Amino acid sequence: MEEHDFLADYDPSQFDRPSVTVDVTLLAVQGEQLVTWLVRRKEHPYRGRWALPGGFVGIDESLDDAAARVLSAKSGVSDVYLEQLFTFGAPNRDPRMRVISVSYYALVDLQRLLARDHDRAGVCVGRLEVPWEGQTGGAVEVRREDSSLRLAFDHAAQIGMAVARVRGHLANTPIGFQLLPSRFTIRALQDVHEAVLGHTLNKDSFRRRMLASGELQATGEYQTDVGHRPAELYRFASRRAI
Amino acid sequence: MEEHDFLADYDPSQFDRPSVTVDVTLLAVQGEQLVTWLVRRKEHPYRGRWALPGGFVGIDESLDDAAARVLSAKSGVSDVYLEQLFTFGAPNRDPRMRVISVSYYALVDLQRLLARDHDRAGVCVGRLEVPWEGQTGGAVEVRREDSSLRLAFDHAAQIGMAVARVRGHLANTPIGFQLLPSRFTIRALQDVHEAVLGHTLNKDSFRRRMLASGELQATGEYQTDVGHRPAELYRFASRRAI
DNA sequence: AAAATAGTGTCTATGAGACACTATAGT
DNA sequence: ACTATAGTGTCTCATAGACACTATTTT
Repeated sequence: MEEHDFLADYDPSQFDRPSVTVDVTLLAVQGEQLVTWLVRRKEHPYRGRWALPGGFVGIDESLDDAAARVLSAKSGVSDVYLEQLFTFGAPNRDPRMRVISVSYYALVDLQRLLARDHDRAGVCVGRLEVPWEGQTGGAVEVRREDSSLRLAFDHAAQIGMAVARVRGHLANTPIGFQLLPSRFTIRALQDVHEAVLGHTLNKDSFRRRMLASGELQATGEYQTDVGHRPAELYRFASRRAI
Repeated sequence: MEEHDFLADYDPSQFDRPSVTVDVTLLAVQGEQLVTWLVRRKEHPYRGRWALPGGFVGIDESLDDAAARVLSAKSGVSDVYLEQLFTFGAPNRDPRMRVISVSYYALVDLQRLLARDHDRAGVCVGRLEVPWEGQTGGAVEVRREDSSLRLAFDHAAQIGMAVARVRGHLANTPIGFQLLPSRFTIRALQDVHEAVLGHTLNKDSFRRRMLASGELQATGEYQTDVGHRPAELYRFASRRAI
C-alpha cells in the first residue's frame, strides 16, 4: 500500500496533463424522430467526418460555461436546457494525444435552431436511429436522407448515452417541454415523448397523467387552421419566460 | 461566430491544461445507516480534514482504471461495483491550481471493507446524514460518533450526488446486493434499501416485488442462531462469483 | 409458554390501458 | 354530411399497501 499511496499523492506538476474538452449533443424532435446537430470536421483527425460541437475547456472556465460557449458558437442557440452527461476518457479516444471529454447534452425546440443562419455545408441535422430499447444504452446510428453518417471519435456513444439519459429523465421529471415552443398541445407533447422513448404511448393515460402532474397550465387559447377540432394550447407551469 | 469558432478549435498545446483527478465515494451500509469511507488529508490544502479517496489520472490510464487503482490503494478493496458519477470542474474548487475531478462511487459489503488492516488514525467510516428526500440531491453531512466531520474540497457535494444516484438506480436495477455478502435474507436486503432510500418500506410488498423480479435465487439454506424463525438465504441470480 | 420474526392469503386503493362516446373544426 | 382529431366517462387489470393469520426458531 505504501507505493500505491505514494503514486496516488504524487505532485501533479511532474505528470503530463491531459487536455480537457467538452462535447455537446444537441437534441431536438423533428416530426416523429429524434435528431441531433452535427458539424463537419475541417481538420485531422477524422477530417470530413461529422462530429458533435466541441472545444477545449479554458483554464479558468467552468465546465458548464465551456459547454454553453461551445454550443452557442457552433449552433447559434443559447439559453437551452443543458446538462452534464458523462466523461469519456479512454486513453486512445483521440489519436493525437490524451484528451478527456466531458460530454453534455442539450434540448431545444427545432424551430429555434433552424431559425438561425448556418453554413449549410458545414452543419447538418442528423436523424437518430436507436438500435436498443429503454435505457439499455449503447451507440446510435445517425442518418441523413438515406445514408448513414460516419461520426468522429466516440461521438456515436456519446449521443447514445444522451438518448438513454433523456429517456430516464422523461419518466421522472417534466423535461419534454424543453423540446417544444412555449405553447403547445398535449398531442404535441405526446409526440415528443414518443420520439424520445422510441415507442408509442396510450393517448388517454398520457393525457390524464400530464394533467394530473400539475405541470401543465391551460392558456385558454386554441389551435387554428387545423382540419379537425382544435386542441387547447398549454404552457409549462414552471417554465421560465424565454 | 468566426471568432468563437477560432477559439473553440485552437491548438490546445498553446493552452494551459488542467490537472485531472478521480475521487471515489465508497458507500456501505452499517445497521440502518449509510456510511462512507474517508481518509484524513496529510497535506495542504485542507490539511487534517477528511476527504474521499482520490488521486491523479495517469496520462495513459483510463478513468475507470484510475478510480479502481485509487480505491484499492486507499481502502484495500477491489472488485467492487464502481461507476462514474459526475465531473466536478469549478475553477476554484482546489485553491492550488485548476483541478477537474471525475467523481466515482463504489458499493461494498461493509464486512469486506473492515476485514482489511488499516491505519486507524488516517481513515474512518463516516455516517451519512442526508438532509433531503428522494433524488433531490445536494450536499450531505458526515458524522462520526457525535461530531460532524469537516470535509475537504467539494466532497460533501460529491457524496450527496452518489447517494442520489444510488437511490435512482435502486428503483430501476438490482444493485442492492452490492452492499451485501453473497448470501443474505430478504429482510437484510430490505434493510439495505431502507438505509439507502432513507425511509421505511412495506415488508409484504417489498418481499413480493423482490421475488417477482426474478433476480433472487433461493439457496435452500437458512439463518442459524437467531432468536426467532430463521429466514431463508438468497443469492442474486446474476451475481458474479467473488 | 412467550417472544420475535418469517412467510402466506386476501382485501382494497390507485393508476394505466382499453374502449365507447360526445364535441368541434375544415372540406 | 363527412372526416379527423380533441376531450370525457367508465370498465378492467396489474400492482402496492394493509392486515390477519400461520410457521418456526430461541429463551
